[in-house]
Amino acid sequence: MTTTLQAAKSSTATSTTSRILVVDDENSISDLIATSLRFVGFDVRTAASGAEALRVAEEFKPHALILDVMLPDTNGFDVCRQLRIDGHSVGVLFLTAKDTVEDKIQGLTIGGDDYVTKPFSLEELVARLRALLRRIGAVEVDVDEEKIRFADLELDEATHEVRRAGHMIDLSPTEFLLLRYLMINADRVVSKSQILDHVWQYDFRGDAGIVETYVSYLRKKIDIYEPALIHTVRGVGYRMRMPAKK
Amino acid sequence: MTTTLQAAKSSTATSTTSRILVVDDENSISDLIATSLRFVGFDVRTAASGAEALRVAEEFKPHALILDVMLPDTNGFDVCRQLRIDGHSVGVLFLTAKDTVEDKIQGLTIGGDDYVTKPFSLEELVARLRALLRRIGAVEVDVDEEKIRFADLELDEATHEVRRAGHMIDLSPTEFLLLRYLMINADRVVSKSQILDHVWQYDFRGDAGIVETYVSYLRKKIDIYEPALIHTVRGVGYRMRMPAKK
DNA sequence: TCTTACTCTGAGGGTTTCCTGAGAAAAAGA
DNA sequence: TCTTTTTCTCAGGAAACCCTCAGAGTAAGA
Repeated sequence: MTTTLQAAKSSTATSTTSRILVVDDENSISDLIATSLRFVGFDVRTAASGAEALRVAEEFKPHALILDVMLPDTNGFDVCRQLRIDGHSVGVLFLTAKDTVEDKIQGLTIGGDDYVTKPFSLEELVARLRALLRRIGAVEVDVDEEKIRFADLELDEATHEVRRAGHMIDLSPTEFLLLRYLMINADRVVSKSQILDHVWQYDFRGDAGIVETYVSYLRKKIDIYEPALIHTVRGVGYRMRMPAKK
Repeated sequence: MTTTLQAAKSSTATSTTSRILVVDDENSISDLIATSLRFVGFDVRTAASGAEALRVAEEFKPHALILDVMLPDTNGFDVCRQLRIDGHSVGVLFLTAKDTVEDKIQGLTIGGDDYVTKPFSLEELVARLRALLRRIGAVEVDVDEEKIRFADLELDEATHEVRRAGHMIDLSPTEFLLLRYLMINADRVVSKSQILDHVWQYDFRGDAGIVETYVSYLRKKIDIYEPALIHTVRGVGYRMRMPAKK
């Protein structure tokens, strides 16, 4: 059984599926997030304003919110405060613009909350959301002990550490996300555009060649050990796998 | 353009037939696709504009869309967003021009979605559509675990691996599509023009001799094992089959 | 501020794949 | 058997694809 995107879907469906409410006034953003989260197995609703968010939360009872700090009617913090006054115990993942002052956010995030700056990459968003749900002890999460393994590779989401055959490997943030994506989809071919869509920020306008470059970086850090795990499937994409038996 | 009768076999025996809505303003394209999909057992409707697509989707309730990104009234993305807002859970296979890629194509592979560039080959389109339906968990699909088998030949769509009698065989993309087509139509004779129409891009203007060449390549990779599986039916075409028992 | 790390672009170069054309081989028919 | 038609195979050039590297730009940390 391979760990794949759809595997995630079916396995989470067994226990209680986590309910996520996405609040953002830009439709393209909330749509992007909602589609992604649904695909990895969450139960998702969206709202475009603070008022609507409160209304939907009332009956949807989400386990977590993904909440834009800048909303047309109020700001995300007030929505969050209001929700908690109303007695909901939800985790919140704030979305903020890059230039928002950091202290302001940190002061306002409490408990297990977290924040992600726009523009983000979907991989990162989902990883953060999962971590958040784990912290607040929401129902989700299979046996996930925050580690992804493939062959003698081990990637720890909590500590951001990567090891191969016991050796610590130092990766840049992008390299880390890329490796993570490849490992999650181990044994399956992923195209360069899939990688681009999931690992890079959603507003990245460059060409898919960047993926080649980063795969090259990764190989130099990971596949200096035998056997090579990252394989090129010409004309299709990349695939992480154990070497072919012949 | 020669259209085939034979491929219908491969998926018809399924319980619920998947409904596919094809949206493209060029009639020649949507007809081509629709005809092809019908033959392989899908229930197909077409629409020539975004507005019409929404209208048809309303009552047809498709499992998936094949959607040109360039439409006369809107673009494919808005159609897609609108549909999802309306609560349809559909997979989308976008069609894009070759030169659109790298530019406007960001975000197309989130969720289960995928895209194919024009001009495409029908084999490829159908393969991608199937993969998409599988990912989004639509009704179709026999127990297919993404593998096609014939005799001791095994072709895995997800990993792009081909084995004969357990030996890994390395194929180029075109070889892969050709083998796939032959296997899907195992035991049936397919003509060179059928092969050309399905495996090569629809705008290919070369001569059918290329098929002979590629059959030759395939034989050298696959039929070096006994018994030979690819047989020539002189004056008609090719046929994949176990050797005649005498 | 200065330094370091990271990200991205673009070009060079190697490799694979695609396709054409032509001659050899095989089958069909006279 | 001889001729014609069809098919097979191979060689080679063009194009596409992929890898790698150097360097510029940018962000992060000291």
